[in-house]
Amino acid sequence: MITAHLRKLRRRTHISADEEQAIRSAVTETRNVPAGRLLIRCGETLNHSMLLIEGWMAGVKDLQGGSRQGTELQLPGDFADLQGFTLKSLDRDVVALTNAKVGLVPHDRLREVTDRLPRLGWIYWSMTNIDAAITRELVISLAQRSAISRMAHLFCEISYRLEVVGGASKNGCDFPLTQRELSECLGLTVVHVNRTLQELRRRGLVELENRQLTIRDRAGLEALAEFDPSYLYLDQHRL
Amino acid sequence: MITAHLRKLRRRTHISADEEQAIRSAVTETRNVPAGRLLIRCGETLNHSMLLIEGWMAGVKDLQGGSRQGTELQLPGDFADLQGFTLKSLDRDVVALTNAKVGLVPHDRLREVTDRLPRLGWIYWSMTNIDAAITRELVISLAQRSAISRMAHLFCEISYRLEVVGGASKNGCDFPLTQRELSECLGLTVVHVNRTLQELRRRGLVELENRQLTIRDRAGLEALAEFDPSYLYLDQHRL
DNA sequence: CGAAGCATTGAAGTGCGTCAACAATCGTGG
DNA sequence: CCACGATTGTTGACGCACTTCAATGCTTCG
Repeated sequence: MITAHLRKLRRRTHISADEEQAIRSAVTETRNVPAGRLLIRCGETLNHSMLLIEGWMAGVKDLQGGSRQGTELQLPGDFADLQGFTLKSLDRDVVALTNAKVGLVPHDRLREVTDRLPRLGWIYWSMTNIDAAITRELVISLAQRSAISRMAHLFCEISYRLEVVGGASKNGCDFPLTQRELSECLGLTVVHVNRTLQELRRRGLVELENRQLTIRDRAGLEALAEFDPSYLYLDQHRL
Repeated sequence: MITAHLRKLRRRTHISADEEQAIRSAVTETRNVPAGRLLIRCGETLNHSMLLIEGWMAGVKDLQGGSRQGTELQLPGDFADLQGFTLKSLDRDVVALTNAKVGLVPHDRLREVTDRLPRLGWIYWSMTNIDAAITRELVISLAQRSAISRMAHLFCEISYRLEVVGGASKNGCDFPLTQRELSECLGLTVVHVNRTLQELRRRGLVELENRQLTIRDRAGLEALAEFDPSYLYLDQHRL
């Protein structure tokens, strides 16, 4: 049920059987949510966190003027709102991008777990710091990379992150976002996303059809994106 | 010495005398650093964190091609690299923007403190989450706001953050950045920063000279920026 | 006093946005 | 199972916010 989450953690550090059991016990309930559902509203008081088990979700901010910007993408195994564990509310909405299955983790339950096993608190603190590193990399993309390089970077990041949880093969992965959603992640217009996607295909780097991403030339894609995965802290076995 | 830091914490929650003493004791050494100094190199192994006492610093990423992007600004009272406490390295450099005074906090010392007073660990976890919220707001600025609105937003944010630590008056604050550094924070060219600054002045919103920011029309500035300070979690007394 | 960095201005170029139309696909109810 | 509206994807023409390049004056500080 939460195997993706455990894979994500174990990619960074050792998790004992005791710790695994504690994590499992913190999930009190799982829930299926349909694509498009608004799961958490910006500012609302939270007393549980949501662990994404299946599907994709995103943190988004809606602006006056109708535009929407994605600030982070959640893939299976990610917590959507670990920030809410300490701050008790989010500064963004969380929406389901696809049909999804989430595990509910009441804060008081999580608190018991991290009190009893402080190392787990430490690990989750680390995870929120990795989330922050991902957001910083998005800052770089938005400020410094061209549309095509930005999109290439997103594809690289997602394939790395999905690979960790077993959701990507060597040459691609599921990619259920519409071009509109992609544009919201990248800070571009739909029109320009469409053209940029065509250019990536024309260059023989990726193909994207039927909600399936195929990476035809990974080296070329990573070069275009200037992708350096170290910000994902994937090979960190010393937490 | 660390009064700015304590003001920052106390703006969000209660800090007992015992906790204050523990924080003070964690700072083993203070150090003066000159403007421009590279303090932490991306990826290097860290065994202490740096608390900014006086001056401004920034987290920056240098890109191939020579451009540099600021990912966060540290003001007095901020930790520059609390992320390093859990992850043991940063995904960005940290540089001093002005002459600065920093307090060194060895990680094992900080670890002792948070072990003995877990509530402090909780509070610092919250602080890293607030840092992440600030970075997310930067994402919004870069992706969705025009140059002038983006700059207005930065001025609003800084005046709020400085006000918390006693570094801002009602109509302005110190602002020691050059236009080049400002351009690196905003993801703009120096030329455009210059013109945008003139436009802000022409509209009677702010003035910036002699490293001094004067806010002539705060309501107008905040309206232009669509500034909403809730992402700073300033009125959170329930941590 | 000279050099190096910083601020300012103008002219010209471009990457991406905006607007508008249409085609393809999906989902739903009849 | 088909009909039909809604969503998604695609294309073209045009505009503009910001960049780029280049030059010049202004500080600052050894």
